[in-house]
This record gives sequence, structure tokens and C-alpha cells, in this order.
Amino acid sequence: MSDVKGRTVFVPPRRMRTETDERIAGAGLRPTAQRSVVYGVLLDHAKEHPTADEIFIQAKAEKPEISMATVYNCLDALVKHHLVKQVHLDRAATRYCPNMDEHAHFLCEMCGEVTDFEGTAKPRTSGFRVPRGFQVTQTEMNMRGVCPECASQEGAR
Amino acid sequence: MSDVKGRTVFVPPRRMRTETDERIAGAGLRPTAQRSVVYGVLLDHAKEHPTADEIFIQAKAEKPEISMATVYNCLDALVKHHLVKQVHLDRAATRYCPNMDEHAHFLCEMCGEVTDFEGTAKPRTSGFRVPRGFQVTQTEMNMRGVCPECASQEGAR
DNA sequence: ATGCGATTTAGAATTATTCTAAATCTTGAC
DNA sequence: GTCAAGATTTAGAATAATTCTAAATCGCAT
Repeated sequence: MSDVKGRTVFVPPRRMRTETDERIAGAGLRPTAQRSVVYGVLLDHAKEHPTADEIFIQAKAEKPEISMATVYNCLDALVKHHLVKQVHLDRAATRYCPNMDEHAHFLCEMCGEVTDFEGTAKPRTSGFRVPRGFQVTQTEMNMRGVCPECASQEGAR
Repeated sequence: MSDVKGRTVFVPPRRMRTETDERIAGAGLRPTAQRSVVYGVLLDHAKEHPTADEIFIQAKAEKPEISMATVYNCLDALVKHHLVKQVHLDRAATRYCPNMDEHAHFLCEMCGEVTDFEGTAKPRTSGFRVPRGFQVTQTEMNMRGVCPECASQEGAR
């Protein structure tokens, strides 16, 4: 491993390039190049809550051989290992979210953008009665309405 | 309108048979036979949160000429007029819920059953920060875990 | 070096849903 | 009541997202 002048240079194997691989490995998954790219793309675009399709396009830019099936495989693996959440707000394509802190999702019904709202909802304090015997392992709060950008456009008309 | 003996008999037109039509009309929709059947089926099976497919099968039993497209049309109309809610808990077929009281949905990850949990979650008190400028018109709380039946089966093994 | 299970891949298959265009129904004007 | 106009329904085709399949490839453990 050396450059043209003969000096030894550290060329990190793609698989160790970033923190992504450590997180993938830490979750008990083999950190393959594809998983790394997919997770990386998702982390870079967390705000946008991209769909598999959108992730595929970005991933392809970094790694042209990647296939759609692999994007789905990787996303499934990441979801199973709790690095990523699926977001289902309507019947449109599933969106993916790498923010594992508890938060709500807000869907703007005018522009379709999804925004994270920070906070937590303990089943107990949320205002819902959890009947005896039900074991709740995950809660998810979704809201819909109009985002500030769309609201101001509305007002302007 | 009379029976074989010549006596006058009240044969209610299908469209006025039940309260369903009044509710449909009340929501500003023309109460057609199909809408009535679809809404009726949904009300009768509210607990099961049926899919369009399941509703189609039941509706077909009552009205054999009904088509799948019509079931979708009717459901869309009912949703638009706030008589029915769509439930999207995962990528599986959309489920429909005629319970318009605020409530949470619980999905059992073992058997797939959906259960309603009563309660309310005001966006403000829910524990989530709604940033200034966002207008929230609807909130929905979803939980997942194990239902009592599945939990006891688990324990028994 | 070699074999084995895990992963990736292209493309086919599936599934839920939406679209299309024609037929039918309903309503309101006359 | 009759008729036109618009709404609704219908069968079937089309679409979109996802899953499946079987073969190729990878990468670790021997």
C-alpha cells in the first residue's frame, strides 16, 4: 500500500471508510459495500425521508452496479437490525428514516413533505388506554396538516 | 306495492333500509345502493379493520353485481367525506376503519390483528414539539407489540 | 487454496391500487 | 312524465411498489 513516491499511504478499504460500517457491524450485520452505501445515503438525506427508489438513484451514483433488489435487501436488513425505521403515512411508497430517536412524523398534505417533530410519547402518558395484557413494544405518532411554507403560499393567494 | 293477496305491504327500498344511508347523505354524499352496502359491511366488521378485498367479498354476498372498482370508489368517497379512516400500519393492504372517534391502533406483530385503543392525543399534550407555523389537522397514534392471545400462546410454548 | 453460507443481481412475478371508457343510474328542467 | 346532463358503476387493462427466484459472486473460516 504505497503511493507513486514509495511512501506508505493508508488507503482505507471502502468497508471501513466511515462510521456507517461500525454502526452496521455494531447492529450485528455484515458491513458490505452495498449496505454501507445505502445506509450512508439514508443518513445524508434523513430530512427528506426518501423512498427506496430515491435511495436507489443516489446509491447508484456512488456505486453504479447496485441493483434495486439490493437496495430493498439492505433496507430490510437495516430495519430488522433497528438502524432504520419504515414510515407509512399513506399508500405511497414506503419512506425510510434513520433517526431512531423517538419522534413524530408530520405529513404536509399540500406538498407531501415529511418533517420530524421531536418528543416522546410513552404509551401511558400519551392519552390512550392500553388494555391489560397488551405488550406495546413500539409507538409511532403521525400528524398531518399544512407546513409553514405551504400555509404562507395559501395565505398569499 | 302489494302482495299476492292484494294487501298493501311496505317494501322498503334498499336505499332507505338503514341508518347507513342517513349517515351517507348527512355527510353530503349521494346514498347509492353500493355505498350503503360497503359502509354497512364496514360498520358490521369495524373490529376487524378489513381491507378493500375483504370488504369486497362481504359486499358481494349482499350485492353480487358489485365490482372491486366500486368498492374502491365507495371507500374513497367515504374517506373523503370523513365517515371512514384509512389505516396504514405497514406495507400490507390499506385497512379501513369506520370508528371516527379518536383512538389509537395497535398491531399485533404475531397475528397481525389490529385493535382500537380508546383515548385522545392532542398534538400539544402528546409530548411532541409542534414547531411554530405547522398547522396540525389530524393526528394518529399507532402502536405495535403482542396482543394478549399471542402473548399467552408464547408463554405456553 | 477451497468450500460454504451470506449477499448481490437481473429480471420475472405478484399484489394492491388506479385508470379508462363504456354502460347505467339519478336528478332536475321542462 | 320525458329528457338531457352529470354522477356513479362496471370490467378489464394498466401501473407502481415490492417480493420472489435462481444464478453469480463474495468473503470468511478452515
